[in-house]
Amino acid sequence: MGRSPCCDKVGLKKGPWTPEEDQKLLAHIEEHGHGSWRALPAKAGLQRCGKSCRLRWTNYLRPDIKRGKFSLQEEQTIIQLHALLGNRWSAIATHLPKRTDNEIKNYWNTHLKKRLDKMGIDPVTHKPKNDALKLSDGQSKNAANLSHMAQWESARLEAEARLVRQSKLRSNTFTNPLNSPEFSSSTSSPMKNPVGLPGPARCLDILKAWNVGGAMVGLGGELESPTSTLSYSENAPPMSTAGIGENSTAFVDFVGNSSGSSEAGIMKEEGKEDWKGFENSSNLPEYRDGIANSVSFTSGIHDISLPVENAWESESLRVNSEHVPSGNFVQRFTDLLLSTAGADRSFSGDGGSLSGDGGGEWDNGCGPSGSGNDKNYWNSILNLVNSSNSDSPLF
DNA sequence: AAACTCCTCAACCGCGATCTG
DNA sequence: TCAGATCGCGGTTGAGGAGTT
Repeated sequence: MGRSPCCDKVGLKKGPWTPEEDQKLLAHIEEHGHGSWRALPAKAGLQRCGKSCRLRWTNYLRPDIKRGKFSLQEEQTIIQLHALLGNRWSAIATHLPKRTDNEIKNYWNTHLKKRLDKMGIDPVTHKPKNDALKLSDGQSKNAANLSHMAQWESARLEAEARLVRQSKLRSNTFTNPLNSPEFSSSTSSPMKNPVGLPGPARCLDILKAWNVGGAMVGLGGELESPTSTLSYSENAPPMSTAGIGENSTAFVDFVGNSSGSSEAGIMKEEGKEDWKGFENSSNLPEYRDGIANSVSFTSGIHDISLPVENAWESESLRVNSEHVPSGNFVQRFTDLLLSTAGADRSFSGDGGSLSGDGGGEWDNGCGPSGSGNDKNYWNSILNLVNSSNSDSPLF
């Protein structure tokens, strides 16, 4: 697989773009779409390589880019998603509408990373730097669990991406034509999805699953060996990806919703419509009972229109509900992860005590009291986890 | 006001994945 | 099946602005 020469052709300009170049690129894309990036510069009359044009468009010229300061909520989202996904900026960007991966990456590197660092949190692992000193208490275990969750989610995402690619190959007739490469290129959809990802990256799927009422219970006790059953469809072969098991006991049918969105690639509101329902719902009690160990996703072939909240509330799903953490861990964890900007989660470096001795009080600014502006995100999680220890099978 | 340092972020680079003939 | 072409991603760089001495 040889690499193609890109910018090493002589005569091609590098460096900052001029307004004239921007104008040419914009005008061309607006009129013709970007089509082949490789061919674009010549067509547009630009002395640039296609790669440079693509970068300029995706990171700067796209009309739907939001520029300027990141909001508190955006910061929170970045940190949370980074904890889950690591440096997968494109995946993170799909959950931050109108922000580019490059911008998020820059913001992380120049602001958030330093902030976490100042707080004594390792920005890579999102664990307290002095974690080693706390091996004896519950925090390290909790942190490890969260880390496992992140690893599990990461593996799941990768498997899911593969799955979706396979799905796309075999189910073109089921997918919205907006998702076709032709459409993507001809409309130069500014935030079109990466090929093969028919919806917004679903790295929050697990959060949704938790949020809808107890999927974590299904994960309960399994975090140490997360095995996602990324179920595909009735005829689909089992995924070969590590971590994908065969015991698909329940399907959360995640329809490739962005294909119908007018803003392909932009995260839809984390709405219930993302969840079309469940398949094999008869298995869900078993699932909730902790036997099943994952949430499974399909790729949009199924369209079981049972609203997820109803699904969870259905009689069958209430079976064995005694296993649901009475402390409402799920809700609070999700509140933390998806909390709105009302909470003042200050990251100012001076308040970052990680003692974690708050007695499980949810006083970090995200919870009911909402006043703890001297707490930090990680402490919030740890407090949450601590407070959930007693009643959750998770930890 | 000049020199220096720090910070930001647009842009580049290189690689892996995917597409295509 | 293979190899070249293309794309997208993540890491890194460096110009220029801001802040400090």
